[in-house]
Amino acid sequence: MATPKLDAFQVIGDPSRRKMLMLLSADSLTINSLAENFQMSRPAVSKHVKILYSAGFISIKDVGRERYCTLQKDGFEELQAWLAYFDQFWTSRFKKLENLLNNKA
Amino acid sequence: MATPKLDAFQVIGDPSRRKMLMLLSADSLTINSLAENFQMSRPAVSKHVKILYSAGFISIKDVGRERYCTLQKDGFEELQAWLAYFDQFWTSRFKKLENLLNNKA
DNA sequence: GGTATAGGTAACTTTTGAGTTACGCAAATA
DNA sequence: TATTTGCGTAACTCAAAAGTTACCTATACC
Repeated sequence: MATPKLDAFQVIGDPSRRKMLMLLSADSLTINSLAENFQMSRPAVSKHVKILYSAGFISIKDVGRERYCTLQKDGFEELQAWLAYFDQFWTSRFKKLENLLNNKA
Repeated sequence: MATPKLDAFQVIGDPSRRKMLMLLSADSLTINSLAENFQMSRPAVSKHVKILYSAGFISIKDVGRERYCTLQKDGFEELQAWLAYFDQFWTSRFKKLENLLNNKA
């Protein structure tokens, strides 16, 4: 993997990375303890971690020779903002319908 | 394009598809009127539409020889549910911190 | 100091999604 | 009825992401 720079949407597009975030939602984990949950090689996990990190989904804290990954808000917020925009769409659509019904009555 | 079966996350991973959803948030559009907003060929747009449809992001209504695409909730809800899960993570984390501070005081 | 452990990087292969062109079909139009 | 318009599908190319193995560095341990 060339560890490309991906946006938040592309980052969570990968099922493995989503699984990693799920695992990290339970506890902070080192690279190896993360890798135990996957069939792929450790270098592959390492690169996914790098991608998650550079997109702001996790932070990494070096403790001796280990690296602890912890969930971080930033990456999620970008997604939330995007969804919020469409939320607006549905609510305004609902209001339009509501107005329509009220005017009819 | 072989129009692969993609999950909701992979679907919005593509910038073009996100742009399509944005355009459709303003108005329902036919395939061609959608395609006008992109540089790619119409068949390419057609396939993106198919992907958006099969993942529940849009509905399609045939009107004569035209096909009108309209935003649909289903696809978005899957994403929202996912984000809601992590939202829980942050709030519970905040509560833990809150409890910690209260116990100290 | 030697060895095991945790992890990163480089180079390469494989997979697959995104795009294209060519073609076909049905509905509208002349 | 012939033609144009709107769109789908098939077959293909291309680019890039995902995975691999091999190798290197640094910390911990004996």
